[in-house]
Amino acid sequence: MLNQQTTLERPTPARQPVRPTPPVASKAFHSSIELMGAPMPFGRNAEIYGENEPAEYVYKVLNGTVRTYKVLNDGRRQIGAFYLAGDVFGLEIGEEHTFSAEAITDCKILVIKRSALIGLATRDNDVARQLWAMTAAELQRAQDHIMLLIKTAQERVAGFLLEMAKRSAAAAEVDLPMSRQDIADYLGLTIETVSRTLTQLEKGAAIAVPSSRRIVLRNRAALTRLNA
Amino acid sequence: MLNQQTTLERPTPARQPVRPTPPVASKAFHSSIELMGAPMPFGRNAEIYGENEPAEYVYKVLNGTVRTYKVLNDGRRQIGAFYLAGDVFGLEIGEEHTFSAEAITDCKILVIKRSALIGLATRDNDVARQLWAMTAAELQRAQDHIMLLIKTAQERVAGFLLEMAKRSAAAAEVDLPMSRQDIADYLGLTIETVSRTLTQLEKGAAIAVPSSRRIVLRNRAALTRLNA
DNA sequence: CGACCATTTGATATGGATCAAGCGATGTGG
DNA sequence: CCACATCGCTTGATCCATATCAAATGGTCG
Repeated sequence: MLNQQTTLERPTPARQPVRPTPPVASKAFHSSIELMGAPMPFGRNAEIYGENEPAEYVYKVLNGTVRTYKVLNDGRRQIGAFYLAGDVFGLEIGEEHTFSAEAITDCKILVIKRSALIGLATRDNDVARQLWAMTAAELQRAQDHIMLLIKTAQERVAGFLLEMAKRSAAAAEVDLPMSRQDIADYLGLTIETVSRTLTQLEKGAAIAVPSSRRIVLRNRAALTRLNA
Repeated sequence: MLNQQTTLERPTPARQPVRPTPPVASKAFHSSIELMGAPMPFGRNAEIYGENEPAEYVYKVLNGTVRTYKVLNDGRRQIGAFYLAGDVFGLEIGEEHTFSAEAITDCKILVIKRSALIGLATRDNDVARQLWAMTAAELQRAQDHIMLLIKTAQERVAGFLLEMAKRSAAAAEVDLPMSRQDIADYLGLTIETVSRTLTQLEKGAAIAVPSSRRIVLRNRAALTRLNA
């Protein structure tokens, strides 16, 4: 698990756009956890931790993108979330990770000992509240995800693009670090449906797709309307 | 699509007998919150709170069943969770409720001032941790819900029955307090599909349906197998 | 008994999955 | 530096699970 680069390491030009830190938690908190962790590199597709493994660490993305996921016994994979630079993931209250985590691109990730964080929380109410707030933010995301999964393919894809746009620096343009398969497994669709839906949105002039990993939001109102 | 809820009265959790919180940190969290709340009755289909309303209270089901839900702008309803006796719901870290809540059956519900709980948490690490743990449990539930929503109709219904069985007293028999519409809106299916799937499971001898609200689990292994 | 729901069952439609092929970029080995 | 294998993505044809539309059944309460 934490054995660093277990990757089969395809040499990938790791060009990561720098993203702003989302307001998940206070500055004071983030600067305090910076001190408690060690930055660590992960190669593309490297496993960061596995489902059911002891949750000894909490992670913060410094750059790159991470996916968390579960695989059903017949092989279907569900991606729980994508984590971009600034996002914290892998925080558990129980003793085990409930998802697996992998680097989507080459990443630099801050690795923090959970016990240190928890210890700090017992002494500092602010930290305790921040931990709670992070779990609550995760909950909010999961609930939004549920709402996404009951929608039509168009609505799911539109919702996904709007979500990614909100998290990116450049608001009108989204640089997707993940493959169509990742998107499909996040949205509960197939790659074919994701691809067709993007084509459809492009034909309807809601978006432009200059390259497969780059999406320009041309008509946000149309996307928002689809977002139901 | 939506069953026309005759939302009856809107019982306002008006004024509570707020006793000054004891300076002594209580070990048993639940017994401490019992003291902070007032039991309150809600009629069938009564609204307990609405989405986006100020989250002034936290709720604990004493008896009866509650559903939380959101409605999309085109009328589709998604049920977030069912809460049975003993369950706590409506706890938010933000200032507003993210779902609406309604009584499914006549209920007795303990209503606790959130500010009192939060205040207690700043003075008592145990309480703070309990609040965090509750949010984490909610998160776990939401993540399980996501995994349910990517499955086939059979798998969803089987999963739902197993979940309800686990939460009920009598393990092999489930007494469903909610309608087919509620189940459908929880599982992201239609009532027709829920009904047909139950019939199918009955024909396959996995369950028996002596009455529409009562389900006997005849072959838990078969259901678990479906649960993927 | 009759009205009203909730639920089941039946017939048909359809959105997205599946199966299959083509295409463009990227890296590789000759 | 080019020919080619590979990979990620798109597009096309068909299928199928579930939705939709419609009607029958059954249970509850006046």
